[in-house]
Amino acid sequence: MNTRYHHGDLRRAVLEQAAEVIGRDGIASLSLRSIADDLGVSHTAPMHHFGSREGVLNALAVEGFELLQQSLETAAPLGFLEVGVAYVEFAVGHPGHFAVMYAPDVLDLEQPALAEARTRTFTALLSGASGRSADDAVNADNAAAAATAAWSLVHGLAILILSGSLDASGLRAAVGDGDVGAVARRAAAFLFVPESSA
Amino acid sequence: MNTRYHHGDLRRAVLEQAAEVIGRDGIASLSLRSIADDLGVSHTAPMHHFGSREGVLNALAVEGFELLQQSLETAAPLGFLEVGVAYVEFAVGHPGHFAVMYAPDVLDLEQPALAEARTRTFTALLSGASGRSADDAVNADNAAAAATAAWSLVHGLAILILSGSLDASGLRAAVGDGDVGAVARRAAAFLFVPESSA
DNA sequence: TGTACATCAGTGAACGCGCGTTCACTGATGTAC
DNA sequence: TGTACATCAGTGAACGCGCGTTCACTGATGTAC
Repeated sequence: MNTRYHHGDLRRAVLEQAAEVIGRDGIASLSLRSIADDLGVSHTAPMHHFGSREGVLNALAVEGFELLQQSLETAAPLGFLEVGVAYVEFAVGHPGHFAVMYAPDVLDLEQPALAEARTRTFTALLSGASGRSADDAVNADNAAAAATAAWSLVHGLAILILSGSLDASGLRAAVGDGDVGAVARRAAAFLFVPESSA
Repeated sequence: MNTRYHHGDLRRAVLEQAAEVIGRDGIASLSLRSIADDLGVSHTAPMHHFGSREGVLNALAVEGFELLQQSLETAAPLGFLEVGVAYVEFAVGHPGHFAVMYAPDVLDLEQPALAEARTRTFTALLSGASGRSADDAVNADNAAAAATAAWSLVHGLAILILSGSLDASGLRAAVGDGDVGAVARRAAAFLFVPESSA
């Protein structure tokens, strides 16, 4: 299982380094050769594990969806709002994974492992939101619109933070000096859901 | 003004082609050489106008911010909700511009023209949202949180549509068969702002 | 415990490619007189 | 109207670079007997 070969666990090391590079410099800056260099390994070693550059990106996306899913499921018992907060915290805490997960240009969505991980995660995310609205006996159509609003809000907030736009606009400072979770909680409070209020 | 040299207006043509390529294949796929090829011009001609690849991306971002600002200002008299709808429609209608505008990795934000265009657009966007809340005599802190929620919602919705995630999740179909504006209107209706209701 | 063999991780040379950028240039347009 | 000159758009050869990928390989680990 954790039998060590020459490096130890090169597969893991490549994924971690790739996530770091992408989080810092963006997907375009990812190069298998520079990652191999960083890890002190020959420049073809990463290919041995992933087959291609796209293979690394796919694997990173799969890992990202699984991590997000776990995070959402852990937050689910705490309620609707905390699932949203967990979403934003995941994105800000794993910027490299998050970038790849929503970059269809660089992924092979035909790949079953990726398609399934993505579907499972979306299902986990939306079961919270639509479950909530179903409790309210609103119709399915309305529940979908509510879920869309909630997902959009947390996704957008994550990206506005990650892209520096919220800081640049002055809003981040204006909304109070809390951490990411606090900002997410305050913003999500403006979602209209019957039994919660402003 | 519209004096024609050899090509006509190569600067414009390059920007349009770049927006199209980026909208289709992503920023990483943008190459000055392939754009020059597409336009039937020597591969160094684009550099003559923009100085570098980054110059093209900066120019595209500036243009994007200006277009978005105009769009938001046109919608402003129609009210808060329609500004949000205009934001989403801009993003979906100009995916190439939108991608570049929120990709700090590839821009030179020190460039005054870009920094100013960005600031002006953010100001135009937020004046609607915070003006609204100010009417309600809520404190500034709360107004900022409301603006953050509104911006996040429309930004997130735009990206979930553009990345194909809304379709993949099934929500796009579940929310009704409307166009982008209709989806945006339905989602934004879940924002809690005192005098509107669900 | 020891030997033979299979499996798998990682190596390193070589490939061809597309890229951004440089540079000196050509040729068309605009302007001064 | 005509000439001389400046300005500017676009050309094309050449550069060096980093890249993903291929390939035959070496060497370490695990397994069968």
